[in-house]
Amino acid sequence: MAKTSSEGMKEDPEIRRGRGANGRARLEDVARSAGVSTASVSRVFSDKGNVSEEIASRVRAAARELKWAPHAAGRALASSRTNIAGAIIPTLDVEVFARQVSGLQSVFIKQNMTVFLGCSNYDPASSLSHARAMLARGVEALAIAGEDHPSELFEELADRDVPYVITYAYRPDGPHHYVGFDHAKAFYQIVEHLFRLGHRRFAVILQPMTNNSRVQARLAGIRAAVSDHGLCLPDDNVCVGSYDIGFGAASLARLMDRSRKERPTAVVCGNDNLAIGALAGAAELGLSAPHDFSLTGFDDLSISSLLRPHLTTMKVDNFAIGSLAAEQLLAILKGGTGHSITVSPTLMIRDTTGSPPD
Amino acid sequence: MAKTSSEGMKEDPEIRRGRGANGRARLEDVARSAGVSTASVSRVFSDKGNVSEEIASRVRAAARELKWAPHAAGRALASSRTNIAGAIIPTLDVEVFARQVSGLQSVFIKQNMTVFLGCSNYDPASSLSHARAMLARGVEALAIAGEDHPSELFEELADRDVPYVITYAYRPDGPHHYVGFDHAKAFYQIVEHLFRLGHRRFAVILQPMTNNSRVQARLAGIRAAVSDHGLCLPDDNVCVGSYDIGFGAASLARLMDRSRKERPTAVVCGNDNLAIGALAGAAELGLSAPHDFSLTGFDDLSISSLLRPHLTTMKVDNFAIGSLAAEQLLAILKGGTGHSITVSPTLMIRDTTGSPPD
DNA sequence: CTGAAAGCGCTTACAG
DNA sequence: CTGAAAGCGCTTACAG
Repeated sequence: MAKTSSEGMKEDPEIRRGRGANGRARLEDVARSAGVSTASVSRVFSDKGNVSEEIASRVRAAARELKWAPHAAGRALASSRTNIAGAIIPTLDVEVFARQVSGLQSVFIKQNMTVFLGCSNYDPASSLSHARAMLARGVEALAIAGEDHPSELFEELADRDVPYVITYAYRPDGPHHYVGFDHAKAFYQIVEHLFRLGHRRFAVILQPMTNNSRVQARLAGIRAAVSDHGLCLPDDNVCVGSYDIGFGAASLARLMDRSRKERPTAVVCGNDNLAIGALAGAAELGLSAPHDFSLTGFDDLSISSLLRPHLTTMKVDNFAIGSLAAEQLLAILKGGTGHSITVSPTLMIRDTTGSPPD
Repeated sequence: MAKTSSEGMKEDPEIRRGRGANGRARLEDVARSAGVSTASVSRVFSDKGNVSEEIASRVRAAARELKWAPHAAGRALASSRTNIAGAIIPTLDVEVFARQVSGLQSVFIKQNMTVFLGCSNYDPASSLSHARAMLARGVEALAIAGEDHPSELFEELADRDVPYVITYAYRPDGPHHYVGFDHAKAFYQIVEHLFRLGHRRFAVILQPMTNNSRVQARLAGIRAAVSDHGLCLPDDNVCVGSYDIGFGAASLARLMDRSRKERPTAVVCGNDNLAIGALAGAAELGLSAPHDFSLTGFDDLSISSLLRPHLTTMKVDNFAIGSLAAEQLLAILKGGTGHSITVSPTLMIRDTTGSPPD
């Protein structure tokens, strides 16, 4: 104890002289204070393991006393590693994407990677500028939701050799690795389920399709199923609008504003939010599912299984999509080669689907 | 044109020689290719404005040709600015925090700041390690949800002079700047509203209180209101459990499993999620609000105003909390001094509160 | 296992 | 407005 404190007294002025321009201790100060080379300090803090315990503990003590911690920029510049990954999603307001980011984070944090988050609000120009900002700050890998982004984005990633993976998309013949599922097929399955229950008159309530090939694929899947049964989907029965519950309610009201014989008996919604809105809109009209019509959602949000009536919907494990994407990226960073991963949504048949009325 | 291309041909080998160890072009390569000093290239790309248009355009052309973009680590090391901010929240699965991050991002992006995101899952040790990781990577400012974090976290931020602001908290006498609201007061107001409607027997359904002084404050506010009216809140009427809808439903069932005379007439929930669960649980029992009991939520989630019955709840503008926090941080970074900001939740009186039964 | 020294890619006084 | 040069704080061959 006495020794330590006397050392401290002797070295104080020297330490002060040694500090960098901003007054913060540098690795060099730690080295001097511990009486070792800068290389040894660096080795101790990068866990190379090839340092004697004696030196290591002296270095650690000196660092603690000087409140020194490695400075990222210096380290990044010298080692060309930043330990930063990035995620670009449309918005956190959609549970689906928030869950993906959660999953991503949960695995990156274990590997000491910190993650940048960028929200594009479905604007391709914005996703490009987020990507550039992250690139400029040295991201080592990027997870990007969807593939509706400017080609420059992918080109610049390629120029810099930054690995990326597309989440929530599906295009086996596409140029990118993805972790996602077949949106068209999933909606095809939903319609098939309704067919088996006896439905023939379908309607659709969808979120915006602009810059969103996923939603386009969903509609295509619905159309394919309907037409495979020799039927067609009238344009009047396709409502495309905003993401919110209000649009679901308004659309349902519009669809039901006809004679009973002309009404659709099954309403397929592009997501749970719209379906919940449709249910609320129906209630206002005194209609309910599955008595007056059948209704399906998509996503299986946390509330969907608990609201009444329990919503029939398709469950997608977005946390898994996020964590698989992160693992994929980590594997590539370690020298592996990437590949695409297809996950399978599960149809959750609950209370809002049944036989058609009559 | 001809000149440019012939220059290009001449310089190709030279450029190749000039590239850095990783094969990527450096600022120096751009300078050589444009025939100017490195200082000029730097000036062009940091928008200092003090460069002649002639040099600027030559530099930009060279950079484009070499596909060069500034390297963050070099820039950060030389300028001691990283243009990175960070947010630490418990989880993205709670809409409240996701909205805060959205608000934060929306203002940081305008100032060219990229944001790190860390989710602690309500674990103080995890929030500390996120903070350290961000510090090590050079965050310039940090928004942290809540104040239930290890003291080391705040000490290390102070050591490095990194400004931070606490969001969603409220402690006028506390050591930190915050952007939040008075949780106790908000719940006091909720109970007051119920009192005015004639309620006297209260119950509470709350999310976990561990490491969460906000929830503790909420309960304190409820107790204060009840006791200011000379009544008390029986321990049996306080359910504290998990965050999910299921716990809301189960708790409601437990609370109502008594004779009509002993049942609480008003149930105050710690958040909308629990309230929605309670409503669902009530429906299973054939009970409904406000006929059989009154019910309140907190947050005003996007679904809360649309579900039936429309939930009486307290609206908090979390997007604003996030953006105010970011603006605050930006102001401090520009040399201003920080201060705390108190926002006011709004009581949204809707359909689930009314006179007590009988 | 340890150290001296070069170098990572920029910015910024300083001088002109 | 422009340039030569020092320096930001680390890591990493290289030599011992």
